[in-house]
Amino acid sequence: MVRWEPGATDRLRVAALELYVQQGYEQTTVGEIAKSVGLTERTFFRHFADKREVLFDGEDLLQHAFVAAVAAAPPGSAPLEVVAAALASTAQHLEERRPWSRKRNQVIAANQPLKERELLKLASLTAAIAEAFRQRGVPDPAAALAAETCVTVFAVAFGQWIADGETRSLATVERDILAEFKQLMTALETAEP
Amino acid sequence: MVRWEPGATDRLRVAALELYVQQGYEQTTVGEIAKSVGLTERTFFRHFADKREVLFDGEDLLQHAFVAAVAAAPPGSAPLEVVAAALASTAQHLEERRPWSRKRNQVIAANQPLKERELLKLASLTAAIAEAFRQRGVPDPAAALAAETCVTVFAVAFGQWIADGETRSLATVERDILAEFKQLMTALETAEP
DNA sequence: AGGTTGATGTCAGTGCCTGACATCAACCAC
DNA sequence: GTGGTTGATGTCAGGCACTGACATCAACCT
Repeated sequence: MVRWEPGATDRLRVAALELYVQQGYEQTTVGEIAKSVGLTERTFFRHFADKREVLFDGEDLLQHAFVAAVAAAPPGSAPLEVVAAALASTAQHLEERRPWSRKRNQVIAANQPLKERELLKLASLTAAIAEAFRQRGVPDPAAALAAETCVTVFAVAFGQWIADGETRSLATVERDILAEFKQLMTALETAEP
Repeated sequence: MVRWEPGATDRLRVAALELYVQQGYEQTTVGEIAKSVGLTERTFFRHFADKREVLFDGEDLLQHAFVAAVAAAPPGSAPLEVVAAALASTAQHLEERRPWSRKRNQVIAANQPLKERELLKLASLTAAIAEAFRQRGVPDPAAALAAETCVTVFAVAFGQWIADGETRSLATVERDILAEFKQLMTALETAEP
């Protein structure tokens, strides 16, 4: 006989997103989320540090993938080549979850506290990638700038990837954004009007 | 006869930073800040949206300066030239406040909720600059990338500017970081070991 | 059989933040 | 000047996020 239903963490994740979508983040109380899956508010806080973290605690997987990709690039590669390779190899982690990403992103975009948490996660990602570059022997500030470039391209591309009507793969959008970025950093004149 | 001491907002700002420095952000209650300048907790929340905002509500000045600088650049300038000009013209807003910036930054760096708010402010700055580029006729995603570049250089340079032992001006550090960024985006090989 | 583990429940409490209403000096209109 | 208005502040009640301390009890181990 099971004393508790298994997978409490996952059930809380699913229920939270659903309630945030249906009735809004602010209007949803933690007790409500917990009760909807047969748990108490106190137990929610044993699974997640706070009310926001329930939407973000899977991000370390993506972070590990980026760090591993940067570490795995062939020695002697230019930082920008490493960035391109890391973007290409991590895109698959999200490719199959576009509908879920859209749903989640809509909730985050509508609530300032959630935006703040997302930005913190991106900053953490940037810091981890910068450290991976330093491990490759790239000195600061180049390591920091390479990491910022990587996350900027990822974030801009991700925003386009989940836009209405966008059908290209994340990897493709990332490639195009990175190309445009390179061009921007070398162009001396704007396109004539 | 004055019913209230004037400058309540400023007094709260000063008292808050002082208390955050002396006894830590978490250990300081809003009631404590307010009481230390002869006001009540309720009044604090009439001047600032929340406990964090008291450290950040001056940032719109910087944002306006960046937007104005982008708008004021000569027509036909390459986006990167505009970025360089905006960085140069806004640096003066901080040049004279390095000790204060160091003090404030130490508090922010030590507390996750404050880091989150700072990142949100930087994201807001990025969005405003991107909009200013669009007003110049720069299309997306170039406008977004130019804005990200501007804020990235500013943030990296600012971090170096307040580092221990750093004596160069903010404008100088920004120029150097931007130059390194350009080089990174065009270099094909890492420097030989 | 008995002890341990670990996820959960219960309860009390703190601090952030808000809405509603009261106060009262300064200011303005006539 | 009398009287009404304004606006910054105080007071009070309350909701919700989050935490520490302690209890519970099936599963598991010895």
